[in-house]
Amino acid sequence: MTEAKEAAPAMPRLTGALEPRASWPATGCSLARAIDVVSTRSAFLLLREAFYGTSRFDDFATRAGISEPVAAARLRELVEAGLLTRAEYREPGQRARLAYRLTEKGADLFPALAALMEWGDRWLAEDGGPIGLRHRDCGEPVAVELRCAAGHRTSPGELDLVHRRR
Amino acid sequence: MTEAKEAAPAMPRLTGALEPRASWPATGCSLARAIDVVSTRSAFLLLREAFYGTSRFDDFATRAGISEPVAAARLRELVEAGLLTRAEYREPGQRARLAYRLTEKGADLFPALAALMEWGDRWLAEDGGPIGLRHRDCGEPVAVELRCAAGHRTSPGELDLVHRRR
DNA sequence: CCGTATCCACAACGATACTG
DNA sequence: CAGTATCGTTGTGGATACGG
Repeated sequence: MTEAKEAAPAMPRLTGALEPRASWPATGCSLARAIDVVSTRSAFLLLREAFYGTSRFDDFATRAGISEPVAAARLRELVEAGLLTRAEYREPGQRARLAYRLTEKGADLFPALAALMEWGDRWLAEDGGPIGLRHRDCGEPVAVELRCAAGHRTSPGELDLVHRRR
Repeated sequence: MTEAKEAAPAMPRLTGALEPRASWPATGCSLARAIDVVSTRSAFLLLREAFYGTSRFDDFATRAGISEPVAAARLRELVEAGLLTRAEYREPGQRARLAYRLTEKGADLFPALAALMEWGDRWLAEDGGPIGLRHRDCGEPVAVELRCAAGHRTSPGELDLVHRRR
């Protein structure tokens, strides 16, 4: 575990191409919108489980460590938001089962969760964290990176924020 | 804006090297720990402002669009958690001012916020979102990627989850 | 197995007013 | 400018019990 530094030695900061701007209406910010969809701890935990391959209601509640009512409410919201689908799932000779699966929209959230997990591994875990990601083809560990379209790896300090016009 | 698909066409899923495992104690999961630090909407919004370069209390409250009491509470927690520092900041001939600055720990959260923003741009914005990231050196747009140590770009479906042993 | 119903506790937040 | 104090509302979530 790395201790929090009281005084930052290096301080990456974004130098903006943004005007001295007054305020960010929350409605226009994609980060705010994203947070409105997955605002709660339980939503994050359920999505984590979905990525781990969990598909049944009971498993979601048990493995995420949340109560059934909360699991039910959150799963419904995630389905309504289009991150999960409820599919009925009948094997021959078996009764029907329900399976919650990630949609493309939900699956696309993976880099964000991976980035959060990586940060937790680095700053909050004593031992680097319990779970690692590996590239199946080559066995190498996988990390989240910021890259520009030209392929350069970038740090926050090398970035400009720009307003998009259309 | 891309509409949520009811039935997922392609479904990236992590195939685990994890045993059929019973449950994830929330205490050991780095994602859960990370969420416990930045659980709330206001914390995310304040961090966004910090990355945008905001440093003064009033600006944080106004630009994040949250009330002063909430801003005060959240800023205090973020300082306690080691993501921000309160530095006193005196220019010659001026009275002292306070400045909240990101620590290294806080700055390291940037990829996670960028990933969330990118997801919001893709799935929740009509027009690709209001803010873009550019590499200052080459002007190319910047995106979050999952890469293995060998340099391969990977998708969630190509990943294995592994338990770390030490 | 897959939830819902009910109740309660507490956290998060906005609004307003006030202080150094 | 940089907060604190207080109040009321809503959201989040655990516990328990119950139904398809």
